[in-house]
This record gives sequence, C-alpha cells and structure tokens, in this order.
Amino acid sequence: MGLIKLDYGVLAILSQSDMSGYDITNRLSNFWKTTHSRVYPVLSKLEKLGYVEHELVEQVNKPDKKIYHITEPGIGALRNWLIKDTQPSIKKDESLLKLISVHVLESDVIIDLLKERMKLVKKEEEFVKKVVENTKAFSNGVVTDTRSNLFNIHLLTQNILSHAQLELQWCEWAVELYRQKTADNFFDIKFNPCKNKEHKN
Amino acid sequence: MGLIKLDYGVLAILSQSDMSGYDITNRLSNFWKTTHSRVYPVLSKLEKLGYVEHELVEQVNKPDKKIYHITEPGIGALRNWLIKDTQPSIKKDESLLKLISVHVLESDVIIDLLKERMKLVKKEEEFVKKVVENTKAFSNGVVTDTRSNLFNIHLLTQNILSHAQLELQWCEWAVELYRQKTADNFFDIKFNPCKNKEHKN
DNA sequence: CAAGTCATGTAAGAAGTTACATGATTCT
DNA sequence: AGAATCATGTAACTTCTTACATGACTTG
Repeated sequence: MGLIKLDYGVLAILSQSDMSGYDITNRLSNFWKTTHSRVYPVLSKLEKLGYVEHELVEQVNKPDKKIYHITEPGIGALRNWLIKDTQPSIKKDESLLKLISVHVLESDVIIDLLKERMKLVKKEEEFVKKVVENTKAFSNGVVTDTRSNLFNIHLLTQNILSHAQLELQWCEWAVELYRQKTADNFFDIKFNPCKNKEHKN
Repeated sequence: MGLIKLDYGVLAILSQSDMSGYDITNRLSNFWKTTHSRVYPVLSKLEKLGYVEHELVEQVNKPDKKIYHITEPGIGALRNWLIKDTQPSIKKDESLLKLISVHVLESDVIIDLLKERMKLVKKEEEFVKKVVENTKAFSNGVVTDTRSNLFNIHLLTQNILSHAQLELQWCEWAVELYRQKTADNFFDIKFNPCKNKEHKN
C-alpha cells in the first residue's frame, strides 16, 4: 500500500506545525483540492504507518480535538518523496474545456462567457490574497524572510497570484479578439503578456 | 444520470469534426487529462442518450473504426452546458505540493528540485508547441483566422503556452531567492513577471 | 432564528487509473 | 528485434465526491 500525493500533502502540512485534522484540511485545501472527509482517513492511515502521532486535547465550548505531529519516520518518508520523480501537473479547467466548442455560440455570448471567467479568476485572486494575509498573521509577518519555514508558502502564493493575473490578462486579450471578430481578420496574433501591449502580427 | 465534464469534452471535440474514439482521445487529452479506456464508455453512453451516432469504417492494414458525429440533440446539450455555471478550475501540481515542505531539505537540494521542475515545464511547453503545429497542419494554417472554427483552439494553446512561460520565470525567480538564502535576507519580495527585473523590496 | 465555526468521523456511489486482451503494420 | 501506431474494448482497483451524523456555541 503506497502513499498517494494527498498523504504526502498532509505530511507536508504537519512538517510546518502540529495541527488538528480540521486545521490540516483548511490549510492544505489552499493548495490542493481536498475535504475533511478525505483527510481524516488519511491521518488514520499515516498513524498506522507510524508517520504521525496524536494527542487528544479536551476543549470547553468546542469539540475535543486530536493534535497530530509528524514523527522521524514521517520526515524520512517526506524527504524521500521530495527527492523522487515528480508527476506532471494536472489541470482540469472547465472554462478552457468549454472554449473548445464555443464556435457553436454567437460572438457576444462567447464574450459573456469570458467575462464570467474573469469573475471566477478574480475570486480566485481574492482567495489567494486572503491566504497571503492569513499566512502573514500566522507567522507575525515574517513570511518573506528567507529563513522563515513559511518562506516557501510565500513563493507558492506568489506563484498562484501571478497565474491568476496572467489569466485575467489572457481573458482581456481574448475578449478583444472576439470583439473584433465581426469586423476584421488577424493573423498570427500571439498572446504576449510580458511585452505589454506589443502584440506581434 | 447527468453528464460530467468529460462527457461534454467529448461532445466539444466532436463539434469540431467527426472522429473515431481513438482520435477523440488524442485530441481531447491535449486539454483534459483522460485515456481511451475512459473515452470509449463515454461514447457508448452518449450514443444511448442520442447525442452522438457512429458509422463503421472498414480499413485495410488497420483495425476497423467507428467514426462518431454529434447529433442535433448533442449540439443542444453542448450549448446548454456552455451557458450554464462553470465550476472553478482544479489544479493538482505535485511540484507545488512538494514546495510546502521543502524546508526539510538543504537549499542546494531545493534548487535541484526547482531545476527539475523547469525541465518538466519545458517539456510541457514543447508539447503545447507541437499541439499548435498539429492544429495548424490540420487546418492548413488558418488557425489564427478569427473565422476559423479552430480559432478557439489557438486561444487555448496561447493560454497554456503563456502559463508555461510564466512558470519558467517563476522557477528562475525562486532559484535566485534560494541562492541568496544563505547570504542575506529579503523582505516583501514579490514575483512581478510583467515588470521585467523590477522586483520591489 | 438561520447560518457558520469547530471538530470528528462513516458510507455510498461516482469517477479515474492501470492492467489485460487482441493483432497487423510500420518505424528505429 | 523491439517499440510504436492504429483501434477497440473490459475489469479490477483506487481515489474522490457528496451526503449523513452529531452538537454546542457564535455571528448576522
């Protein structure tokens, strides 16, 4: 029974600090789509393997919780995973899937669709910005310090943020092209976001 | 029994041109992770629903094939899907998941990891460039014509390409930061790929 | 007074992966 | 000679989603 990416994701979060399954789910789901109903069984599995352990913490006015911590064998498993081959990333983006067949719609409906996508991406952008703030609050604002063990989280959020911003620029570019669609024709129009407003023809 | 994204993906490909299940898999998997063992049952399902039909084409020196085409009800289902609410995109990127816990490694090993990622992204970039070429070949080079029904595929590939290029820039930025890690400290260093080499401190 | 937060889990069903199965031809 | 291409499918297994289940407290 080998470990899957989700298992390593849980170990990765626990390598940052000790946490309850509830908190692990909240943190991890900022970077990896998952739910508590998946994380709890994963924790049981990892505990059986000796990679994590927990202490029961009794609380007043709140349900009791289990605070998990990673063990030495857990850190070992994490290290082995980190240095071994990485699988290519998987992106399942319904907006882009839809794009394949938008030719069955009128141009103005396509533009509406792209604007809907922009709203979605803006929400994602806002979400990441909140993650940035939460991470800063959690570590008293020293995230961007290269010595902080949350420095990598800073790199991660910057990555996600910049992709969101690129996506918005792409949407604007696409909207503009569909606007001009009825009027004229363009050849070899490349999306070149980093050479601002200088599109090669 | 409602349709899932993969079902619509198959319909979307068939809205471009009639194709065998084998070809559908090859095309669709450029934009949506799937395999032929998933696509064949999907086609059976879609045929039962009346959204696609097929003709058997006998071949010499090759196995016989079923050429599928989308029906009017199929186009209708596609249209309804296009205009209805879109789910947020899901990205499962093992490299970024690894990043959460890289603090358990030494800086030089982290840099190796980021360089490995760059290789992976470069491969993805090459792959998209091939898709661009194949699409051009398929349509006699008129992809970038706004009137072409492959124009959207052009937009799609430009999207993927630009994300790959952004990813490479991010990797370079991250490598540079880890290189300076042992030497010094930096505060509020933001990844700003579109204002080239002007990182705020 | 309804919804959300904190906190743990189970279970059924849907979706995805990987291997199996076949077989002639073509490329390296 | 072995791998890849074309072409279809099935089956076993793994993973993921969604709903169920509980319950006190807090916020709007």
